[in-house]
Amino acid sequence: MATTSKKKKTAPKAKAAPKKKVATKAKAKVTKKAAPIKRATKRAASPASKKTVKRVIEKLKSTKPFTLPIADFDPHAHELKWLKRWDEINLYKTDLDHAQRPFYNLMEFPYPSGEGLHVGHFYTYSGADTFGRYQRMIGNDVFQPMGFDAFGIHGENYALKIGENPAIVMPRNMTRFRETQIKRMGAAFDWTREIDTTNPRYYKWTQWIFIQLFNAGLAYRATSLVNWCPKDLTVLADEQVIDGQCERCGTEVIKRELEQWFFRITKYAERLLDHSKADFTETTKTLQRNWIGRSAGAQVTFKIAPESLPPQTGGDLEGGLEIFTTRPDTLWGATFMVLAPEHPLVDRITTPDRAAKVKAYVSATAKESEFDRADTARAKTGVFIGAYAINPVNQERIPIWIADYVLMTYGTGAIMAVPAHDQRDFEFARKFDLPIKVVVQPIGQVLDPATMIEAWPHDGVMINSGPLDGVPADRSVEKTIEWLEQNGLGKRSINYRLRDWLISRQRYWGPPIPMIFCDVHGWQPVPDDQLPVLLPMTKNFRPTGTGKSPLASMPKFVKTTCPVCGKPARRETDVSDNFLDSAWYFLRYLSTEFDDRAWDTERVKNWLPVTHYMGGIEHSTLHHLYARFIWKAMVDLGHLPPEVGEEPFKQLRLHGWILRDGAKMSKSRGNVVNPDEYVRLYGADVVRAQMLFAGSYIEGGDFRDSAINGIVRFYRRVWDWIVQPSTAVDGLSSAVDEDKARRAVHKAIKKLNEDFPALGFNTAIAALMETLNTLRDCKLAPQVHTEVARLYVLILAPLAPFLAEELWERLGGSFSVHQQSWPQYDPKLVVEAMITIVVQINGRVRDRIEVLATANEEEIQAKALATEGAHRFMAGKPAKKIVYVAGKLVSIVV
RNA sequence: GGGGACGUGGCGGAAUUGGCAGACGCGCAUGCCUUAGGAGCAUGUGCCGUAAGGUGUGAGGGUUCAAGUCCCUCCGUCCCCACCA
Repeated sequence: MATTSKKKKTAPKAKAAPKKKVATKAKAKVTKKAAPIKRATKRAASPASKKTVKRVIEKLKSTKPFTLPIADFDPHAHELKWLKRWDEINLYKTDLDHAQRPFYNLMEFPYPSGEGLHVGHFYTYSGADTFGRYQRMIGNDVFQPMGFDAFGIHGENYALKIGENPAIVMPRNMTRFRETQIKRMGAAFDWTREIDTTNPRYYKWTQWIFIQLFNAGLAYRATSLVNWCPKDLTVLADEQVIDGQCERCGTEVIKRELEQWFFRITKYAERLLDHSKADFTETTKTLQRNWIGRSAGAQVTFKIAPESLPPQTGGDLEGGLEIFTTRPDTLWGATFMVLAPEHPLVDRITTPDRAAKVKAYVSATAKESEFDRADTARAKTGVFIGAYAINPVNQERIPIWIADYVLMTYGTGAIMAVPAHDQRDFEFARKFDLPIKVVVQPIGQVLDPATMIEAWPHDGVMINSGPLDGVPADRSVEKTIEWLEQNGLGKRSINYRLRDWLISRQRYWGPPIPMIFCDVHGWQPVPDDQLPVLLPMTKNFRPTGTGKSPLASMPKFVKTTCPVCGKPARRETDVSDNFLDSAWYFLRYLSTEFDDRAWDTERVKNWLPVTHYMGGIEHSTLHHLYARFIWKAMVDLGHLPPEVGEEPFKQLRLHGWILRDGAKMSKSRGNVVNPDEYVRLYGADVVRAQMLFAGSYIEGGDFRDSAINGIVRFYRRVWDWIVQPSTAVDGLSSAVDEDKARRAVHKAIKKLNEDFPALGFNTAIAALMETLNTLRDCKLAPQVHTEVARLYVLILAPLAPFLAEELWERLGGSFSVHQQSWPQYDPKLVVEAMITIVVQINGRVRDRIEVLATANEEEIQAKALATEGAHRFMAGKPAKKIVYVAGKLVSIVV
């Protein structure tokens, strides 16, 4: 799927590491005596390492491939050889209908852009594939599919740039992605079920989903103020506007009033907020929760004072003015009202004497960008419209204003202003000299409206509030709502920040929205037997900017007949949002061979929800929210069997951003990492491991090539130890070394059993390195060496699929290592015979003792007290208290 | 303003229920090997100290035999949302 390239303006960091301490320490050093020269040299390590980084970069620029001195070790040749063999026999094909232990290992599919596979995807697949390979080895039937999210503006823009039709460009990109990049990584994808969202066999069902939503009232057409990108010449969903800019191109987004298609995702707000059945990380849940933005409060209607209404209304306005508030307890403090300038009532209730000023203000606001308007630092502006409202709780007559700080798109587009208890209202009241009335009294403080310099938005006791005077803070909101409901003045209400999903796009490269407009019968869905509505090939696919898609200028496409009456009608010419394609793709992988159904129910029952889904955190409020919505709707409408449950993904893990030098990669920064380059230099195994070793996988972080040599060395040593064992001297190994080697590798099995399922790849690699370091110290007889080496290669296989395959063959294993079972560790070999117990005196480590693992407490205490360290630091004093922590330490207090 | 994540050597980062801080790797230093080094091998490497020892996980306080981990008060960084009523 598309990577949101314009998400951030500033360089994000998964983990901040302010090196404040460095400064503090440096300062402290000044006061001490000068350090000896030797140490000073040591500390000067940093500049030298920079030199090395430069050197590595130089090296990368050279076209000479990296060569290794060890005979026979040629990662490139090995990797290409095994790729071919795996491909020939479809090694990673999964039999979906005969799986005993189905394990759906999903990862976000890429957008085949012109730039090539993004390093973020390489990162995702490196971890998810290692995870999946482990799952396969422990006996799961892993289904690991891959495909392409090839519709959408990004690809279309690229096609426009190079002047070719996206229908020609995208297949070419897909081939390149598949053949030269994704396969080259050595991931265990089942390519027999590849999907391409631009294939009519696929988007037929994207259109079908649209129709199901339309029939259920979940897709509707409405005129509203929408986000418009003046460069991409299309509308955008709220989720695709980042800091007031287009997610795709970074252009300042403007508001335009247009008739568009929407999905009623807000109807699902409450259910999307419920993560109780979703095993997501806290970060992901929080991002979604913030995005949905639930506020609880009350809806209250203010009547318009009849005598203030302009003549054209006839002195009466049915319905009045609805407002939403999270602080109904401050209702008695409302001293004026503010409408958004775009509020539909503005025209109707503005008095003639104010009309000119109001009109001027409204048109000035329309020219502002959303971003400028959201700037809280700006001084408040606004205009009185001449009308008055009646506060329903105390019948006070209060003036109605319009101001751009009130947004039409949230709540009802109108607010009651309580300047004493809301900072924005306070600023507005001060500027226009409107009254301020205190209705919440803070404990131990008296607020004087005349001298207040800011609002009091915090807790207090209700005052000046008629029947509710004296109600304390913890109950005031609840009490007021009850009182409002009893008196018929208002009702409890929940508001969401989330808005309906704007689904139509005035572009060419997408699935045409399958709707037909008839003058008599209105909007009708295209009948099922006429799906898919094919996207026509055309030379004129350039966006028009008129608010209509290029398809609108193709009469052959537009002209059709009404499915109800058969009379001439016209087709919808907009295409659907790219995020609809990807909102259901994981369902299609399971049923690629069927053309008569979007997905097969039996397959769905066996394989869904997705067992494990890996992707990037940047999609948490886009793709992952949309996918959950579509899933829930499909379950509700009976298109998915109820037993699949509320959530499409059993376990979702989104990793953090992949940075370069602490900054997000971008073309403008010139710090984009091209994974191909690294694969060419070091081989795929090395690049995979380098990414996984750099730090916590789930947190993401910097892509640093400066440490890549560590992995190169590690694999070279693995090779050397297995292929050219120099340790088996006279064909005999000592019992001590045999035991040591076996214990090391069995402990590694155990450690990896913990790390791989938890995505702890960095510590898994560290364990493999540590194990190898131990093994290299052991002198082993050939048969013992082979026994241990085979175990080692098996547990290396998920991480380094190529290297493991090559070594497995050389150890006489049968093809393929990736069809072998994960080895079981021997419980007897993972516990040490002798253990080290730490001896602490007054909380400090003073000695250590070696004891048999079976030794009892008294024995150990006695031994601990007899140590030299104990004697020395107890200085003859008796032990006041002795704490023994089994197998770990003896703590003696004197 | 609201919400969240986090702060450990020169660097990336380890550290079940509180139990030997700094695993593993990079870098660096010294030595060996080599025609050569962008190769390999060995040893060392938190800080102060010749050493004994002291000290040390953003700062300060607390609980505990024992705190990177738990509690309190600050400081800082990053992310998301945000004139959201």
